[in-house]
Amino acid sequence: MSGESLRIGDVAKAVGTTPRTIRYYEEIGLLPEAPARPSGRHRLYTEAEVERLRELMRLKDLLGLSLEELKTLLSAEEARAEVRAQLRREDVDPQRRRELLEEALGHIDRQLALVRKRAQELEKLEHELSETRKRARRKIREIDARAGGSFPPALEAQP
Amino acid sequence: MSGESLRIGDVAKAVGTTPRTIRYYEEIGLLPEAPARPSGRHRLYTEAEVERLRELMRLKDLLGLSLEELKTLLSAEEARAEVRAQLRREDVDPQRRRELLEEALGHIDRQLALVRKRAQELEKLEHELSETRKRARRKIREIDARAGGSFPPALEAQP
DNA sequence: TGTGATCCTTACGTTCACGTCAAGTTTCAG
DNA sequence: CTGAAACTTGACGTGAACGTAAGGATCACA
Repeated sequence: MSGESLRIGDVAKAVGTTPRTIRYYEEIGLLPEAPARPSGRHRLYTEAEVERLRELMRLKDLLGLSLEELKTLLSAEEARAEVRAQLRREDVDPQRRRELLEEALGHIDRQLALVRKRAQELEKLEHELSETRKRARRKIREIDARAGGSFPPALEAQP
Repeated sequence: MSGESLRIGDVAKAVGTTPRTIRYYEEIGLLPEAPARPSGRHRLYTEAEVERLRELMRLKDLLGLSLEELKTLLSAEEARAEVRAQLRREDVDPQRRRELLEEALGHIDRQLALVRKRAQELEKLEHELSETRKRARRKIREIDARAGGSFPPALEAQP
């Protein structure tokens, strides 16, 4: 009874998109179709699904992935969801539990690898930009020194 | 005479794209059209232009910008290019030099802001992922402890 | 001076990621 | 039990970012 009936419009508002987009993601198999929804009835979502959608769009945006790439990366997530479900049941054979966890770990590692690569590229870019910035500021100071305080020093942001 | 005649195909290969894309970028005003090229003649590029194109595609990719957004962000770059040109001439009035440098600084700062925002978002994502990873590994170790060395510990990457 | 590779312009085609409209159905507040 | 609001499927439309094909011109080199 706690947060079980979000409609597609609510979900869209919550994650900052449109119903059409959500339906489209379902259409291409990026989001699972709620299994027992008789055709024609309204889609209903849980808070967990909203969270998943948020995560998904975040990955898409930050990693610059196409929906197709995202899909392959998230066959991973599907498995992790299954893991979480299994793990909530206490009565699962430890060996099986371990397998599921190992699998999940592999998926997390794949995502981490992508994220770290991107993060490094961005940091490199940031570094280069702030080096360029330093050079520009140095030249400005040189001019100011030579001209003897005739112009106002207007600094803007710290490197 | 040093590196003044790269043709569009060479440039495309150098930056990992196609001639069509380069022409398209020129068409929408993202790349400047070589001013004195009689229609019909081959486009010729310098190494500097190759570098600029690389930088441009890097920004597009890493920041996830549309070509239109990139264009506005790069009205900046155009100015910086003018700055560099002016700065190579020694005979420019220091006041004017200063103005140009201040302007360039502003543009750099705008790019830096975007880059830093993205970098932070990515770092946050990285952090969250590695936390999730830690939890998974902890659970695996718990199982292993309880089961007494019956399964092989297969670690993959360090957090 | 040919000649093959590359390039030119023009124009239409394509893919992705949705937007938009229509006609009907479901849901929920009153 | 209404009725308006939100939803359903289906279909066609759209903008961005190129791809592709045609018909001809230009270039580097022998």
